[in-house]
Amino acid sequence: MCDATEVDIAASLPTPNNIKKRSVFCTFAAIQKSVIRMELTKNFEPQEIEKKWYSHWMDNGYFKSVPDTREAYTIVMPPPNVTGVLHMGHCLNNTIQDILIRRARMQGKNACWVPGTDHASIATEAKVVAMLRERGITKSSLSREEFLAYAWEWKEKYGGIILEQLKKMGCSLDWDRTAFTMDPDYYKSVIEIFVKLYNDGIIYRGLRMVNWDPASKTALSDEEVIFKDVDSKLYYVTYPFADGSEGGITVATTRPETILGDVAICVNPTDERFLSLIGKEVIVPIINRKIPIIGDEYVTVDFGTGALKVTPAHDKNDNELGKKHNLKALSTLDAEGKFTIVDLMEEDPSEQVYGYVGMDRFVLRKKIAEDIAAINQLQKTEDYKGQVGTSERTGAVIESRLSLQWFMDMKKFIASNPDIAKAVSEDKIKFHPNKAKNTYAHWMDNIKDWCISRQLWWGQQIPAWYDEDGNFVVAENKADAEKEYIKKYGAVPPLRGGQEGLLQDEDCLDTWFSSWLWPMEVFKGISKPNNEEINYYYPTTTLVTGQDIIFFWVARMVMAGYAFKQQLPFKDVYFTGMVRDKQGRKMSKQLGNSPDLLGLIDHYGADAVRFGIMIASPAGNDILFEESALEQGRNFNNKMWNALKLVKMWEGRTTDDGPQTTESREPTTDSGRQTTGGVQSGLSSVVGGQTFAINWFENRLAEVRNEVNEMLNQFKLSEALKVIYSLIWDDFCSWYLEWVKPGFEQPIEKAVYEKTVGFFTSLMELLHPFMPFVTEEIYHLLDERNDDLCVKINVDSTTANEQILKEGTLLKSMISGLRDVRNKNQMKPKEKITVHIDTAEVNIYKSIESILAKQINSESISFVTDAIAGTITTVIGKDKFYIETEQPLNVAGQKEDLEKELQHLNGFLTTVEKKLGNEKFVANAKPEVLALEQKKKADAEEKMKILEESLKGL
RNA sequence: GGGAGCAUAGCUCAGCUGGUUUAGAGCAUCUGCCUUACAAGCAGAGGGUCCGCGGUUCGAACCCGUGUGCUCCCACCA
Repeated sequence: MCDATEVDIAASLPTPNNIKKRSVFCTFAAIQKSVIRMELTKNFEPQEIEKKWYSHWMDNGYFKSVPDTREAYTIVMPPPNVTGVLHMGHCLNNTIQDILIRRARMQGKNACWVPGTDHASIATEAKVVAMLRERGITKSSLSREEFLAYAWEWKEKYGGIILEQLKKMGCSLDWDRTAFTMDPDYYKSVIEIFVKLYNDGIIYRGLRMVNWDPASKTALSDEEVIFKDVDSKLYYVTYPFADGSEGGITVATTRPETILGDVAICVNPTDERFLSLIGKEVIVPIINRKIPIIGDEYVTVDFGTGALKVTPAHDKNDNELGKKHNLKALSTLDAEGKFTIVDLMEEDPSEQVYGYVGMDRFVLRKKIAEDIAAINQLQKTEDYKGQVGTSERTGAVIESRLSLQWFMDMKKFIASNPDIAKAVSEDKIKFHPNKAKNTYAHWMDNIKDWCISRQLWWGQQIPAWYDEDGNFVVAENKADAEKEYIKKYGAVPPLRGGQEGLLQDEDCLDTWFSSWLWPMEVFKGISKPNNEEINYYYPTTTLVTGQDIIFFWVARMVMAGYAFKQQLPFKDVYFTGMVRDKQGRKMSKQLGNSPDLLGLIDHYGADAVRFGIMIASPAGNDILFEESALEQGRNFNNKMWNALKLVKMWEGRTTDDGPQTTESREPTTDSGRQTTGGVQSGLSSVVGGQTFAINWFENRLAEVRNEVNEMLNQFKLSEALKVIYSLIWDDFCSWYLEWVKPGFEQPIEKAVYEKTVGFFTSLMELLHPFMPFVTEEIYHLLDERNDDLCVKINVDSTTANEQILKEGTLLKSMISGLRDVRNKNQMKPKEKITVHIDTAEVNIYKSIESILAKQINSESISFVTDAIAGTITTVIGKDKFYIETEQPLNVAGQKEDLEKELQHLNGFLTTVEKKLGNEKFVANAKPEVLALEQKKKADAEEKMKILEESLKGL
């Protein structure tokens, strides 16, 4: 590559390798420099450049972190599902993390960002099952080992996809640390924690009503159930009295399919309508079971008919009622939500009941309603809007089902470590935005037991071992279990017909029971406690995640952190909002409104996508995704690219000459007409103008640098990006570059050129965490470098000089004001004008007049003390401007403008005077406020005087 | 049903402890420009009952009350 004889242009474009070698091969570098200058493309072309820099960063190990003496800045990536594909949510989330981690790296901290994936038991198992089904294999035909072999095969094949996609976005993750929640050590840690909590009496096994997902045939935690509004029907079903007396009792139910499991009718004992019926018996339709009418205050008098059917096997509240009143629970639905007759066998069910066996619950609902109608026991149906729980993963309607599961006693667990409850409320862990604290506190206060067992194979298998009779012990492995068994039951476990005595629980643990250890175990904090890494990186610095997993994950990591490491897991939590489409709808597969992220990166470039997603996404707010934001990002790339082209054009044209004459820089100016009398001669020093421009921009840069730092410290990322965007586009490109730009094909002073390159470099530094690729590229094209922007340490910021900033603002407002006058008077851009200024502060103008002249295309500026007849008159600030033009004068229009301004000031003055005339204000307001109001008054009066004078002169 | 939050330009949002020139930005819109880095651009402009009402205050977009409209969280009135 470094063979200088082969300067084939395409091949000579800088690559990481040749850039590094430039300083060694000077001649080659010189040749290449000229090639670069010639070859900058019209627009920024991200694709190749992104690939080039990502591999360069990787080759140099910039993302790699090992403990050292520096301060650590640690982020653990919320592990996406191992089978997941990158979507807009990941894009937002990981862009934010990358911004934080890149900034930390450039602040000289030891930045460590850990990637990884989550085994996601339900989601992954569902995918593997679907894949097997396509191959004609059913899960039930496989042994656990066979199934897991298929699952691992799937994981190895598709597991890394999402991580590869993150590289395209420029994410600076330490890939050597890539973790997985089922890595051997991780797996072991999860088991160890389970055993510990069991021994502490926090984990227990029990028969409880659980949320059952009939699609994946597993129990779920409360957090995994999502309630959705549905249109359903209320069926009014009459249960005749068992004693044969006339009539019966009518209940309203949304679930007639559970009628065959009814064991009682319940009414409110305060309800006079039913008071006399309590204790009587009624007959369950179709199955003809006699059930009692009971009384309980749980029943709402004015809902439905005021009578409730009690089905303890299929409803949480009914189950409570059942326990209270000693009722049997008769299950009529199996694990798949199909009708089962097992519990009804004693009742010698009819053929009709047998006919329901195997029928799906929703089919059965209609069928039973029809059958009840056929015997005239269905009074009516009415439409009803209700809510129904669905599985977060499969979307299936959840059944409440009585089931033997493993639970964690959360109240007891939290009580065991008082720090857990205080961490967030006392701001030891800060939430951004702060309002998430409320949600968190509310959940913690109302916490319920956590169902941690899942009827799945893909996950950490529950370390409980059972003998033939269902006696069990909990231990980390089988050998320990056998010992434990002997200890507990005083004998070796009896063999099962020649087979081994103890069998392990078939179920596995909730995925979140492993993810809650993530910030610790990615550094082996559980499996190898107190190792160098965990001691250095933990607690991690910032967690970036979605609000939707605040309970699933954030809260549980806090608990785990304090419980197992006696330390908080992270110091700040940045909650991202949800990415929605332009109409504010959630992105979903069904709606098809989820853009193809990789396609967008291909089309706009990763930097543009990062810009687009960050430009309007305050912490915690949902963001409305619009492709136009990406366009804005792409345009921003091009803007910087074009500024680079301009600066590169100057590179070969620098001069060490002293102050240049006006003529040499403004060749078209007629030097003889430079001044037209007045107080000061104009256009004396272009150098003065450039000095001003440099001085101003230096201070402006310092100002913004401080602002950005402040914003980033407060996690106001999108605001920081906006400020940088405006600094580059407006202040640097639109103002500064125009101010120092030499005339066409004119040389530029070396000092000015070098300053400009320095500014551009600083700007790239400031922007780099947000848009890493384009900034790295420009950084290297601007100058020969021995380092890379990616790992460049920021310079300390300085304080900006207020005075020079004010002068810059004044200059800008004069330029804009005079350009407006030009526009309003229909002057052609090429038409040169002569300007006379009546000002009290000629000195200030000295340093800026050459810039002013160039920017408003004035061939001459002079200073006067009297009005000049036959000119366009305008007032900007406190100065009067008289503009000579060949255009016909629009006196009426000028008058109107001045009068409008005067009127505005008049209104303003009135409010100020009103304030100052108010005795109470003068007495109560702070002195500085009072002084300010007085200054406002004086300023307004002065300005009005100037306007009035100008009006008279017209 | 309980709780939290939000309402500022056509859109997306800033606006910190009430006073900083009778409200700011970006996008979009309009007008004029193929000016020599950039038409994916340049220059300029217009655009607001700070959701309604009431109160506190010398002074309110900001504090309090109330109404309206959205959003989110929690809770299985079957």
